[in-house]
Amino acid sequence: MKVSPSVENYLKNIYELQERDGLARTKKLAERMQVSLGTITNTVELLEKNQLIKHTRYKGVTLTEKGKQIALDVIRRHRLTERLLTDILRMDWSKVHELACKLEHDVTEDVIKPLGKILGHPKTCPHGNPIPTKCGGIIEEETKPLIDLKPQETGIIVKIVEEKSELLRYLDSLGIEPGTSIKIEKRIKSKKTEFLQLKNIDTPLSLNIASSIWVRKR
Amino acid sequence: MKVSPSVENYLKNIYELQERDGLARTKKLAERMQVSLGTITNTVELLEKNQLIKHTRYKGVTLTEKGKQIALDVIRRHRLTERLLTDILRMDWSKVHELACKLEHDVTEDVIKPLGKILGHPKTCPHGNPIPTKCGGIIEEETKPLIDLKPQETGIIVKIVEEKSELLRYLDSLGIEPGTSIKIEKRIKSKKTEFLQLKNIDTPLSLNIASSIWVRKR
DNA sequence: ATTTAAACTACGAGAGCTCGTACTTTTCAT
DNA sequence: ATGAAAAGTACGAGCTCTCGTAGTTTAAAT
Repeated sequence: MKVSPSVENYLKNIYELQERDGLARTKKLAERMQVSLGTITNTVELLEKNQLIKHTRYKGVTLTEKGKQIALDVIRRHRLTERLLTDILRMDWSKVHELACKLEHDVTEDVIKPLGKILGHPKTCPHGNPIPTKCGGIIEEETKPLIDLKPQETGIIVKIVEEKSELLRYLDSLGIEPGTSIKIEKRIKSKKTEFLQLKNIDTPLSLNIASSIWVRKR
Repeated sequence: MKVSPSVENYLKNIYELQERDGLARTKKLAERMQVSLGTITNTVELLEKNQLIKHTRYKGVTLTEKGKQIALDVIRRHRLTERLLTDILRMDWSKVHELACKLEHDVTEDVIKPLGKILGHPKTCPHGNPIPTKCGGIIEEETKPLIDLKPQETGIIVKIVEEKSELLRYLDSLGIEPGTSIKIEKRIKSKKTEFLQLKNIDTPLSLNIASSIWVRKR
């Protein structure tokens, strides 16, 4: 079976949802990929027929080992492409994700190999997420979500797991990026949502936004 | 109308044939693009409907101004991408054409802009062919085909217009690339084909191969 | 336990790109 | 000038990826 760009996208997104939730529900997939639920059902059937995923009706899907390896390969190409865009072309880290989504399918091993070398084999993408190895390994640094930090605790931002350009540009404007040291001042509870007031940063972060930020304790 | 990667490819190939022959015949297009003649007919109808080409039945097609501008834009992206691969990623100039064919569709203005800057706004691709400007201009250096050089005349190679990897690797192995100074020793006429014997290069070049090489007189 | 909303699936259909076969026009050698 | 070969066209069909609607299953609230 030929692994089309479309199939690569499905596997990548399933991997990411599975990372977060343990399995990928079709609804979440549809939202994430901006296609209708019917499309998901169709493709899920195709992917299962090709042994790339396992589907439990009305529950969700998980990757098979074969599917996982392809997903990791796509993610590897994606994240190295992001590094190309930021480190070599000096593009803004908040803008490269979308471009890499398009390029990843054609930035194949031929390109990835010299690219990795020129870049000095970086361990993470510009947003701090680990770059899988050529053999499909992936090393996650031990981190915890920013929202788990208690008031007055300090952490260093390791990664931002939600790479939507809008969010990243917002964080950028606050001076928040991987490597930034961050200290919780207090939690603010408003009517509906909760916020984190950070030291040295005026605008409080909503818990929703903060949940995309992962830190290591210092 | 949405300009799909497929449409971009058609326009690019029509441009290149038109450069060479004045117009693009459907047969040549089919060979070049490795699709059946029927496919060409179908797409030609579509492109004409969208005013990107003019088609004269049983004769061939030519680009409209609109079609030409798109073609030049694709070629610009293609050739700058080739430069990225050779100049930054240090890839072999004989191998980058095929990769750039795939990447050109997603290497859009966002990427081309910083890329051009980093590269110092190169005037040609690694094979010596001119890179169109952002505004769709293209400056062809005054050149003539190597086969027009008379015995004992010397020329400097400006460009190789046929970018098939096999041919380029062969030329590379002979030490022939843009910038190389070259002198015709004599013409050899064998049974069917004719050859050029070059100074300092053992293997004689067939006229077929030589016709892809353009030089300026010294 | 029953109801109801949310999540999910089945299925028919359309867009885009491709092919192959049968038929038409042009070109070129005689 | 004519007949065969080459080039080109018409058209029906298949594949992939997408959608929307109608119907099914699950989960959550009562």
